[in-house]
Amino acid sequence: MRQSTLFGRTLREAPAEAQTPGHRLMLRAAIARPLAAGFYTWLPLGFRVAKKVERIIREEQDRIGAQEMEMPVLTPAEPWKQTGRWEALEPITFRTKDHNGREFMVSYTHEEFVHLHAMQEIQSYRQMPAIVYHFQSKGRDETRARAGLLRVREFVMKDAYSFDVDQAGLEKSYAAEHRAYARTFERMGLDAISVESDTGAMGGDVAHEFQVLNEAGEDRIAICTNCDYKANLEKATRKIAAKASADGASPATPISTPGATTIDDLERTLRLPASAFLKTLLLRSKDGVVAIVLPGDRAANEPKLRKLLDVANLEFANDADFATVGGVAGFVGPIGLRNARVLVDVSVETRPYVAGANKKDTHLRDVVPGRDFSGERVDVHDVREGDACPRCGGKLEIKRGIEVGNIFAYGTYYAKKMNATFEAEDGTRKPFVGGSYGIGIGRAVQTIIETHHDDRGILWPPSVAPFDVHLIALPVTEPEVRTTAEKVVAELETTGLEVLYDDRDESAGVKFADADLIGIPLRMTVSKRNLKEGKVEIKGRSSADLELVPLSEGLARVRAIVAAWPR
RNA sequence: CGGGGUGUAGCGCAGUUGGCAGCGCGCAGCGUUCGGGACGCUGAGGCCGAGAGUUCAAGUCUCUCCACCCCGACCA
Repeated sequence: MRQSTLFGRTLREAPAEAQTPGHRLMLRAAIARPLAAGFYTWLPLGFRVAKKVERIIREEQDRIGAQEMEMPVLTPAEPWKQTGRWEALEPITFRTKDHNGREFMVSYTHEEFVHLHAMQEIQSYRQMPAIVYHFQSKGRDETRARAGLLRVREFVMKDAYSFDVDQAGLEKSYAAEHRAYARTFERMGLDAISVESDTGAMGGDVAHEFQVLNEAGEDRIAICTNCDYKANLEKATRKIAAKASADGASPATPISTPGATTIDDLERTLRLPASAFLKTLLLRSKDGVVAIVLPGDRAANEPKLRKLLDVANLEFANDADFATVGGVAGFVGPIGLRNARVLVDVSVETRPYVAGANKKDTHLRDVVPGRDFSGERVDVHDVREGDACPRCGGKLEIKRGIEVGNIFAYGTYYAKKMNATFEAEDGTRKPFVGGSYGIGIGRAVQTIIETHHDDRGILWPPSVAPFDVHLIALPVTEPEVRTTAEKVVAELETTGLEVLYDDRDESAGVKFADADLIGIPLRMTVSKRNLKEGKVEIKGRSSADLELVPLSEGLARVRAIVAAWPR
């Protein structure tokens, strides 16, 4: 490929909107360009990387016996309505109608449709286990696209779906995908860790996310510094040490706290730490008001709450709700609430606290949970840095991560709703037991950049680099240089190597700077200077060392280097 | 969806009390250079995000809308 004809130019400066290092380099190196918020075009360089990422994924899926197919982007409404997702996904999907008014959705994922196909193609238990997958565009009308390719509104995902006869089968398929994912990410140079994740509102038992720890990530991961416990903060828990009981505590007593409506106010007024207080949140659920009791120094975890309350969105109680339960805004406490389901976080210890009195400008001191009020014990708090690991008691640390893949065992959730069954060994009809397994291609590509760059540009892992060799002719106007360079390019290409040939009439500085920016792993320079000695220069992108080799040995040397690369 | 910010040439930006729309990079032509983003000369490139208003006069003031970015919310 001649660089003079390459569609896509490098940028000396990144557009102002690009914030993360990967986003900036992705734009500067002409990997992709935005078309609208959250919609990107792959330029030729980026497209080559995306195809290599896909190739690795394909090889690893094929290795575990998954079969590639392809389902459409636009999907009919009916199956979505059958599973209830037509409505549930309404806010975050793109929809359209055909000329007859039939409704379609730009697919969000393909569980519904792969089940339709499974019903048609799999009649008997003898045909399972089966895993199918495809690479297909997904549409998600995210309210906030961000950080270039990391969160977009249309993207290609590899989604695989397993079908098994029972839970044991599903576990095997799940484990096979888990192993395939580990190999897949390793091959593309991503140091992905598998973390436990929330299964979401769709039920299911087990889910893992593959996270690459990086500051550009939007997920927060709790990681044990002692054992191998790793969990998304949406799900992470902690070990809570048993505390001494509150024997001998005084009875609860009202104290005057005029205007102190927040934990901050109380800390100042009463000169006590946040942990000395109880905070009580009033939320709405389908069945009425729910009171959440937490220690004053602990934040509620919204995903945990949503799952617990089985609601899509958390809603705070309104004025009417306050009246119904007898709460007073700013002075809510667990004692004396009426008509409210009371949930007490497991972080709340059995010891005296200061809590709201449900009376204006008043709190109660020496409120002892269990003695003065009771409620269902739940885990709805945010785990934080330094908390104890739920498995081993070691220290947890919190890191940001980019979710590059997700595997999810949903069991019979879809099959039951869609009545997707097969004939089992005992002659009865049974629902398919399934899982789904996704990897976002664009996100993976940018994550590779986020984690493989220096201050000059990208350092592609060879397995996904857009080209193997960047050949630079200096100066290209010199006939001997040009002739030699083109001969070398032809020879390299004949041996199957992919070469980007910089045949532009540019200064050495421009060419080297572009080569560093684009980040092809091997750079070969054919120059007037070195040609006088009959030599060519070879340099690895990630190394500072130059190698001068005789022209006649250049080809063999490059082939040897490339042969040693992990693929 | 809440809060904040930005829209002026392909990219980065300046534009004062309202008075000729600019700079750097990039781009084109010619010449000089030629191993780390070279230099000179000449030149092209603008509905100043859109609409309405105020004014003799609007990039600049007012209103409405749109787009994009950041934080949060949301997110198989």
